[in-house]
Amino acid sequence: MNKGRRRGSPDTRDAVLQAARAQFAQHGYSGTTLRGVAAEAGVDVALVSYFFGRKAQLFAAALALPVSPADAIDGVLAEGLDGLGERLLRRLLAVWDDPVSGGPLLSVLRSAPSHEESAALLREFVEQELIARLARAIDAPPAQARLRAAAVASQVLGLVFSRYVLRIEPLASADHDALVALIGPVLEGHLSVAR
Amino acid sequence: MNKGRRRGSPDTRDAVLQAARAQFAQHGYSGTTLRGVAAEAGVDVALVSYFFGRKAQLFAAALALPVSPADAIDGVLAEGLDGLGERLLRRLLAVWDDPVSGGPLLSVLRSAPSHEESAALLREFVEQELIARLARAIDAPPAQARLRAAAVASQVLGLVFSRYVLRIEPLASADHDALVALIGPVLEGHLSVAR
DNA sequence: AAGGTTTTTCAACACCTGATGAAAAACACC
DNA sequence: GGTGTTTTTCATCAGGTGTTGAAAAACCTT
Repeated sequence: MNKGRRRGSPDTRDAVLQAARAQFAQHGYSGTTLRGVAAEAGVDVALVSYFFGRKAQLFAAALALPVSPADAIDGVLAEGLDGLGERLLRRLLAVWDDPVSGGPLLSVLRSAPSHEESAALLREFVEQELIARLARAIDAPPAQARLRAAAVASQVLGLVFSRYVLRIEPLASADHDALVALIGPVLEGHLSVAR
Repeated sequence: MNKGRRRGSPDTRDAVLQAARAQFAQHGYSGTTLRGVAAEAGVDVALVSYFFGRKAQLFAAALALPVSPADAIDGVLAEGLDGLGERLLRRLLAVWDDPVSGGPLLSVLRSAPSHEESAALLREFVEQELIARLARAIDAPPAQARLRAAAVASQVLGLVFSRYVLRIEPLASADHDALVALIGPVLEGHLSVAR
């Protein structure tokens, strides 16, 4: 078997995928055009449809992450409650500042406000994977724990939105240590039993 | 003088403007279509162009706020530093939960991620009107003050993004008192001299 | 009622979007 | 070299977009 041309030449297919990642991360779902992706990849428009089918499927392919975010959260949680806020923040910054993982994340965040499917994806992740997990680790009555976990989520969303989407200074060019010193204690306060 | 038909019948013109506000707040700039606005207002497409010209001008008209945000910030700042965080938060929630002022604000926030002009608008407002003003009121070296003010801005952005754009629970349906109790102390911590 | 002015609609334009089908080119295997 | 398979392009479609010009309708003033 294995007849025909080399099975799925990964060169151009991967070029299209990389172009799609860049475009979605920069312009969001609705702002990204198949022709724009094809142009950046240096191929014809029909080729992207040939490889990935409909636009929604291309988006899904561009969103594939190397590591599951839920697992990453579990990993950080497994190390205990001491300094959880700071560790969470450091892990977050590392993931978002790495283009490989940051691109897909930025794509969802950029798409969500004007693309309901992306909004639903992000909303369910934050509510069920992030808030629910954090609330379970917080030593407080359930309602209070969920509120505090939601406070952490909103602070985290605000940081990534300001730094990576809006690129607001001085947040956009601050280094990790400065941000951890600035916001780490806030997360720590929400997550710790005190107050 | 005053010849011709009644000078600018405010009825339909206002209906178009209200429809535009609703559409921009719900779908953002790129997601809003002139035909969608016209449909919601119950008029022909050409009428919205007749009244407001190009789409960008309609957007600008829909963004007109009853009160200048900069003045609102100054008003809160003028009351002193005691409890500034809580007062800021209460004023913010009041403005965003009022459809008249919340609509335009939501329009900008929804449009910014995929519409560069909106992003620039929001970025400059946050950097120059919000962060700069707050930093001036914080008792710390300039660089530190700007960082702390930026932390306030990111927390505030995160809250409105989570509550009004993504509608994340339990933030979306929490009442003002609960949110003030939850996040007020965070802002207070950034703004106060301590730490 | 007549004339002038504004509001409203109809129709069309040039352009861009995602999607598809068929033909052409490039390649692997016999 | 011939054959079958895959990759790539060309051409085209139907639908939606912002925008504009001209005609029709509604209105005010005299």
